Amino acid sequence: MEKNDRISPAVIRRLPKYYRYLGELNKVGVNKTSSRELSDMTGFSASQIRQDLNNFGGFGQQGFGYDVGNLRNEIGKILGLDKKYKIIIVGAGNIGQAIANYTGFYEADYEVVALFDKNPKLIGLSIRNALIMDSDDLEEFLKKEHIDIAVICTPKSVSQQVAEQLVRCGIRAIWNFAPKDLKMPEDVYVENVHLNESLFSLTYYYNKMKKESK
Amino acid sequence: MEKNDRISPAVIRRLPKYYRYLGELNKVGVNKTSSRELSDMTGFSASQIRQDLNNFGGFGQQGFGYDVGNLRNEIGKILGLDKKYKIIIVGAGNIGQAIANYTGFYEADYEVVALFDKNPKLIGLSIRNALIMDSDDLEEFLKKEHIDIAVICTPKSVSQQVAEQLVRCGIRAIWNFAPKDLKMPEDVYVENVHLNESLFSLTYYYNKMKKESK
DNA sequence: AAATAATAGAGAAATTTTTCACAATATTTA
DNA sequence: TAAATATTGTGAAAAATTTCTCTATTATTT
Repeated sequence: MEKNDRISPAVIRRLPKYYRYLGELNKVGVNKTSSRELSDMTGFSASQIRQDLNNFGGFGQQGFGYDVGNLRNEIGKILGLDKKYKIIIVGAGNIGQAIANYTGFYEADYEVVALFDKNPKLIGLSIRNALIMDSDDLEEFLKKEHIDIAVICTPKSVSQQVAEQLVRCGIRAIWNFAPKDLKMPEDVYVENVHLNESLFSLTYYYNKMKKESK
Repeated sequence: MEKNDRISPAVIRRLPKYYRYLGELNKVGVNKTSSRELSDMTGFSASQIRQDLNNFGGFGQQGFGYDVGNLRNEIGKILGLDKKYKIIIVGAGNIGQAIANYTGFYEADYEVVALFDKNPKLIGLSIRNALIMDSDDLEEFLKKEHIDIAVICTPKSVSQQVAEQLVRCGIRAIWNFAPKDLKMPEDVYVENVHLNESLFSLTYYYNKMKKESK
């Protein structure tokens, strides 16, 4: 599908945004759009949007624009949103539970299959059809079930060790919420959500703005 | 403090990571480091680290390296972590509660002062000393209390309207967890945590890896 | 004390990313 | 039907970011 094997991460980060806005257009019955219109919605430049899309081939028509449904589909295929994914969450504390309850993934076919925790008070409870299981049963579980994505919501002190266990059991995609960088083999992809780093950046810009407005 | 007024966002995003690793070195009693060592820890190139730090002035000593405690302090000052910040959370659902309970901010002085929600079952409860209050009392609350940062954890359907209300009441920094881009005046800084976009990117790289390993 | 090794700082080069500019093509209007 | 308008795709230019290279400086070793 790709024209080019190596697509810049910056491009990949923008695709989900295009996908979301195309979904919104779709919902309100708009079935034609343009890089100009997408630019107004997303804040990215029209030229950048065209360049981004052209990494994957020409989805538009010169002189006309883009078909909303088609373009959304194509971006979905590029991202892999046309497939199903099974997820487990390791660490059923606040963040783990919040992820399990999160409904913002509805646009695609992700299923949280189970959560794992050491806390006996949590084991046995269910969140939206997903059972919270004993962490000790994690390896056995992974031997039986094919899981695509593991979410790490444990304390940072055990995150590395949990990640290694997951990788030993065949996991190749990790969504890491622990505020620590995981040292992983090359064939494991880790997507970090480092909330403290996000808050620290926010803090920088908040202070910068305050200084400038004085 | 800054040599240069306009620092690239990419640099700012790396600073929290330097700060975290310097904290770790500090904790284990290491008080001297080098761009080389920081490179090994963070994965950024030594040269990039030196360039980054030089945006703000020379914190190291040629031939010697960097003083861990001093450098950490300086980065902390750049980010503004030497000050106190009061936070409110709007939307006390799963994510709002998770943020209120999150202890990963311990490195700095953030205080969650209150949460706001419409749900009568939640109003009156407390999370770590922060009371969940009625959303209807938000404006009055903000008139009385000085709040630095507002966290939006509402459904996306009301996120824009909530943001506008916050801005009317003087809020200038928003940490947005709703999967929607907020249209805000220039003097309001919005830091987005778009979990679905993060998961979609992860999905792309997961599929890419699978293809390549075949 | 001199030589060696390690390291930051900084300008320059290389690379990457974004924007520009325009030809090609489709639609709409006169 | 012809002219005007809108829009993509794309190569080139511009801008931004990262890496390279070297000098100056410090600490360590001989």
